[in-house]
Amino acid sequence: MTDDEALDYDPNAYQRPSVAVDLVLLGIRGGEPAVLLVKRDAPPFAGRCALPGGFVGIDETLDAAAARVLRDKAGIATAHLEQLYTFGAVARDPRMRIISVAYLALLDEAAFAAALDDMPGLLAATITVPWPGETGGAVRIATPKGAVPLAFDHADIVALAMLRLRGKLDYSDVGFALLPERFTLRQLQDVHEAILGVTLNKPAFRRRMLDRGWLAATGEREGGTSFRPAELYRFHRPLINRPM
Amino acid sequence: MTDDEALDYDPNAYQRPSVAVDLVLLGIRGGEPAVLLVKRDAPPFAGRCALPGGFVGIDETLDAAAARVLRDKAGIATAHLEQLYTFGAVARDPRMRIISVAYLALLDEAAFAAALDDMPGLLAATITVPWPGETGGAVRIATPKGAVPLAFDHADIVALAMLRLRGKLDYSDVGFALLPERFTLRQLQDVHEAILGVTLNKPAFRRRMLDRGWLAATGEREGGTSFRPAELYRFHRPLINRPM
DNA sequence: TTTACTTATTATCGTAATGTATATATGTCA
DNA sequence: TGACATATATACATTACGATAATAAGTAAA
Repeated sequence: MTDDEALDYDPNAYQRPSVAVDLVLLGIRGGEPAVLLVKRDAPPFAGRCALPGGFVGIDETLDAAAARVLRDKAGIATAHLEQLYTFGAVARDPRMRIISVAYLALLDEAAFAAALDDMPGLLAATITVPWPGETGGAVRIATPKGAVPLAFDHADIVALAMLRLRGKLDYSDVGFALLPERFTLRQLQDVHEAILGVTLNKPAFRRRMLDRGWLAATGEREGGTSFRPAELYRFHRPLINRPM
Repeated sequence: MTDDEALDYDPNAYQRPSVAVDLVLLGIRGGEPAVLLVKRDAPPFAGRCALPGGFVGIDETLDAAAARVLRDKAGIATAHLEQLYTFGAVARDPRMRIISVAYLALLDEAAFAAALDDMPGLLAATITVPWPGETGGAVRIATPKGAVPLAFDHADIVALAMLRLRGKLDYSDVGFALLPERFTLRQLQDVHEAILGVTLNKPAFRRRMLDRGWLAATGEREGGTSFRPAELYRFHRPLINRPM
């Protein structure tokens, strides 16, 4: 890590910051990106919403801390979880120095709804991205009642999550983390359109996804439609990643 | 950030980890990616090489800490500096819990050589990437004398830096951070080939780069060649990013 | 002065990827 | 049985890209 001077390792030589993890629990609700928040009832920012988070234990990995918060605060046993960025502004928490490692958790629609139902403290807000492509910038976080101002720098964290997601969506497999195990091509396209904020060309999207080799047809079809049902696909990582 | 319970903010309620920054000082030397290292002379890992790093001050931003390490340990006033990832394995330092925020610093060939000359503690090692594309995995770090085993988990950090760099190279402007202010298209292609570990098609590369709109011809030409000199270009971010 | 040589730069062509429009298939429901 | 809505497949235009060849512009040697 760092210095060679023994002084640097004297536990009392430096004041140490606290380290926390904060989770962006992201899903698609009604065709729009949405995030799960907790309402704060103690200062600072009492009454405001915040991302679920918690301190990192002294004997706990960052990933383990994120998984624990996912379990304890959202009641979710497993989800796609990836480290996003570490926020270290000095006064991001007015009380004390807290460095926060932000994580992105992706939930499919059922998991999102289940968390919302099972955990009384959680509430859902819609994310609207006002910038095109991967420009970056602030996003609007709102419920049907209106805009939701977030505590701390959590709005920046959500904005960064959207930027990262847009960047990774079409070269990685993160899109599938937002879908149930079996899904139609239309559902997959809906997820991409919701994240990217654009409408995509259907045949071209279909071709690209099928050519990628990540989709396995199940032979089953969706039900409950009053029109021709679509084929259900399953995500499977190809064994040979890169044919060279 | 985190909990709503006031207990969470009692400074003595939790044992706090130390937080450090570690820098991957990366440049291209002789057509190969290279990294600047410091030799440790105290345990643990005495005699091994490590990334330059330092603890984050209680009143210091993460970015500021990275810039300070860049200045104090590498003698570099300014460079492209971006946060890479935060490493939080519990026993990554055998003495105490240290969470490290890794930064990637990109140096052009002159800055790399100057740092190596001016700071006696620094040494340069070549990075060899054995995996194709963005597969990921370990990299080989070596000097002409042989492989250089790194202290702590620093080899993982360097490997991640290469993975990140490969991913960002051709859709972002990071490649220009590895070049002097004025450069030829051949130099730009050399940088891309060194990072990606492949040989690229020259006319196609030229077309793509020019069409991107990031290159401004200076009208000047390189000197010192015994053949036709190439035009010198300058990087300039276009004012209109995305023609919609 | 001319020619050889080396690389820069431009042009040409074929192929693959993608956008767009249209046609056909398949289910429900009146 | 036919209207309807969407899935799926096909055809064609446009664009991006790889490969190769042709031309340009310097130095150095004959």
